[in-house]
Amino acid sequence: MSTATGKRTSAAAPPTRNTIQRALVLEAVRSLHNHPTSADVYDVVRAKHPNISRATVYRNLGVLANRGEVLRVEVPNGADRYDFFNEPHYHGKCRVCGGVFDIDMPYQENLLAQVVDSYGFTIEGHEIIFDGVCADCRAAAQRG
Amino acid sequence: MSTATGKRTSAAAPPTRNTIQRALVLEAVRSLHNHPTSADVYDVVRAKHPNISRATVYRNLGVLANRGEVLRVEVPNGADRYDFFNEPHYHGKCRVCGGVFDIDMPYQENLLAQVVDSYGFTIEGHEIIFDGVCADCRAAAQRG
DNA sequence: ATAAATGCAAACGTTTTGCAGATCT
DNA sequence: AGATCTGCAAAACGTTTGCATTTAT
Repeated sequence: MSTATGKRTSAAAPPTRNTIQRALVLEAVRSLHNHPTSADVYDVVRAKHPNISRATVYRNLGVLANRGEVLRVEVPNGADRYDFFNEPHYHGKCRVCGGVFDIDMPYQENLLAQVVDSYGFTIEGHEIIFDGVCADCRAAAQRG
Repeated sequence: MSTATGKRTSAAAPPTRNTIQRALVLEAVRSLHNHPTSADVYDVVRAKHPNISRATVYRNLGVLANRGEVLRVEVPNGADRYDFFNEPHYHGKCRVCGGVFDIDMPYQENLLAQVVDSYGFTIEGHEIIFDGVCADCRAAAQRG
């Protein structure tokens, strides 16, 4: 929010620049439709821009996530995943291969209403991660 | 499952021993009611048994979690937390201090029924992590 | 006696950070 | 010009693992 004078009131976000690296990171996330990790993104970007560093990829994934241009999926016991943002949705994590998969389920707006006591914790959002086995790993297990 | 000869058929879990270290780790988790990390447990155990190593704490937290004697709470972007197991329940993670807190809400048995499509992913369980601010950090922010 | 468990140290995977230099605006 | 951004290397963080030794059974 800005004041009448145009000055920022607090926590002013610095202006951002358009660098090739940033563009390539965004392009990579958009091209990868399998919840890529930062390492996946790094690999794709490096194909076009071999000198990019991991730090730059991490930093850009961070600013893109803050801007809302990509969605960061924080996975318990695993690398963060990224997704080109559509709508809030849920994910499953395969206990065999560690892969992350979309779970199509309506956004649970009524969850908060079911909270009995949060002990002073102010709830601002939620994440649901399903535990299970992905199609490929299930098939592999079937084969023995 | 065992055969008539007493041999294990598959994936035999090895017999476990009762070591002081294991007992101390369990005792520590039971004494700490604030979702301790492995580091917290390590600190408590080391007070009584200074020579214990971090590796032993990790290994014992692992076997105790597998046995169901403690509950492991896997937190996105943070160290695992442990809890003396009561019932499946949910947690909030403070976006300010990173602390983990219980959220009292009935177990959502009907979640699965709301899944529209899991794209071949076999769901075996779920975890809900609320995002928000804990009471202490909220109070601190209020004070400015 | 034997297999499990320990302690140590080193390695691991992921992410962050300090800093000098390059680059966008 | 000036701040942002980059690349590099190092460090931070949480956790796992190899190995020789100890210990419970």
